[in-house]
Amino acid sequence: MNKDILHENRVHGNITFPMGVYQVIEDESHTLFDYHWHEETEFLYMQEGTAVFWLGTIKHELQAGDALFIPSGTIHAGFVADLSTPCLVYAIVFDLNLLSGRTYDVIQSKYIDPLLEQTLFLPSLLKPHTFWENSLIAELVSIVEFFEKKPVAYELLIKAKLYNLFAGFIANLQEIPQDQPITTNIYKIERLKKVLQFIDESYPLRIQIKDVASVIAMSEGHFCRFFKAMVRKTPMDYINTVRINQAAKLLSHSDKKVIDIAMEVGFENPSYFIKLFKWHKKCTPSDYRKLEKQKNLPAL
DNA sequence: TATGGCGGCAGCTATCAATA
DNA sequence: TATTGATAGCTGCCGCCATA
Repeated sequence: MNKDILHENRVHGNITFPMGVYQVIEDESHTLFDYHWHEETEFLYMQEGTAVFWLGTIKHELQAGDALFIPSGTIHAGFVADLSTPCLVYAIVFDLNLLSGRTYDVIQSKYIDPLLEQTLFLPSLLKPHTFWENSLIAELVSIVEFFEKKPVAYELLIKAKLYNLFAGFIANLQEIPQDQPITTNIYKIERLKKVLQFIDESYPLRIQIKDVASVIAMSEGHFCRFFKAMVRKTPMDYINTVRINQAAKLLSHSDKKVIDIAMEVGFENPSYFIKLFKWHKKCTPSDYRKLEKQKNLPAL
């Protein structure tokens, strides 16, 4: 499976400290990130703007100052909601086993395992309306700062903040109105996962809608409706976005010819590739490569 | 009876290959 | 590089079926 598209096996941090903090940047179609999932647990912190995030089929609208908890394995996507204001989102992605100890203790059995096995459900949306929610959001902000500034022993500080976060979450569970269970539409989500995985593995090849629809035994017409309802993009639009993003990476990190890159990511027609690339990235592939090379030049 | 999931069909749009 | 025609894809609508 391709690591970059679905993030399935993407390494966040490293094996000794498996966590990463990322600033999420919207693309030209105002998408923060397309539908994907990963084994790691994730928190999103909305610093500026307004965005809509989908966890499975459940929609959450986040304003500046809000946060979102995304359990391991949850399929999710994010889109800018208010195009008039810039959107700044931080994603804190970590392996829950970061909080495990060397020995199997009460922390593991009572908290970490239930979170990993998803028998302990935490609410997804945090809004700074109550003291405890404010405290949890403040912990997230601290984690972002520690990760960016990397003070002495920042790993310890971040780990301590994560423990604080989950302790605060669990301590206030009684007061939390429970979200609709993520498993409500688990059947649809599992089918969508199969489709996304198929696309992820097949995008360099010629893909026809009937092939993708057959993965989940659906008619072509109904599959298009199903896909659009779940992902808010048509299947071909999604496949082309994946291809263009891969092409952009190849343009930045290789010296291959534009036509070769187009073929490599699944476009059979170079002129159509250039047309789509221009629509997505607002510049031609060769201009994109020049711009990326300029960005990567060491500052004088 | 209402609802949701699904397939089939028709008409429109997007995509792509061939050609000049 | 632009144009054109063929093919594939998308979507609205309708009807069928299973289930509550």
